[in-house]
Amino acid sequence: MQDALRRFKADIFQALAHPTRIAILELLCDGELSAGTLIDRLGMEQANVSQHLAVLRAKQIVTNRKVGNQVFYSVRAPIILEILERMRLYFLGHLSESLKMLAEMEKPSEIVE
Amino acid sequence: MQDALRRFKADIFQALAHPTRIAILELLCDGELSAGTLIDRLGMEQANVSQHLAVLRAKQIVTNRKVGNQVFYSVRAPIILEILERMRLYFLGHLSESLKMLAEMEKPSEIVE
DNA sequence: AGATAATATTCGAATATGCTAATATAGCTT
DNA sequence: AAGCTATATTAGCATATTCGAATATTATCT
Repeated sequence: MQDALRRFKADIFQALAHPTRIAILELLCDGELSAGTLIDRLGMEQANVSQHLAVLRAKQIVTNRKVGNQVFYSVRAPIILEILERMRLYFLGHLSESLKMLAEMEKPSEIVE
Repeated sequence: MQDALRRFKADIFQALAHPTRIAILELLCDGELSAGTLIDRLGMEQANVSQHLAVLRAKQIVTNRKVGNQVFYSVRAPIILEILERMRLYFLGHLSESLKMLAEMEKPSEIVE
């Protein structure tokens, strides 16, 4: 049981463990948006965004509301946004080390503006 | 840059996205423990635990201190524990849905054709 | 030095994840 | 009904993760 709980937590973390999905949640933090709007703002493939939305849906992190042709998404539990906020604080708190990590991550393709 | 930040966050979430690594962090929440103690408490393969510790180390989520033969691990930033605590609250807040999810996860192997 | 204990790393196979391209579905509109 | 728009799903491939077994490393002890 203890372990099932940890699997549950791990599953939610897994759902958060992708830059695109984090971007989606950040875009949704001020309220619901349609899938189309998300696709526009993200500037990514329709199918790709839809798949990421499917992941967030499967873990019940977002809910969706169908209005005619469109589907509007929103964050189901504000506590998820709090977790993201904590992560932002974590980044700030460990800024220098984090920047080093980022620098490492950037290395391959040196295109930064 | 915005995206690099999201990759950083995603990376940390990824590091948290495994039941064993969550168990390790929970064990460490009251202070440092040696690798050996962790292995005992977890009751898992030595190599496996060591690999998970390596993941947490790589993301700088834990630090280690060598004392003679042994290596003592501790959580580097308490905010990580806060994030875990938030996740616990998330679970409690969505108990009924979460239990359904757990039930699904428990179902050993559904017949697939 | 050789033996033992604690921990880390490497290798290879199984499984999971992420992406693009293609296709399917559902609701409008004419 | 045919066609368009918005969104979802599937298929196939490439990459990443996870695990156990085997091996390496480092410190201690005899």
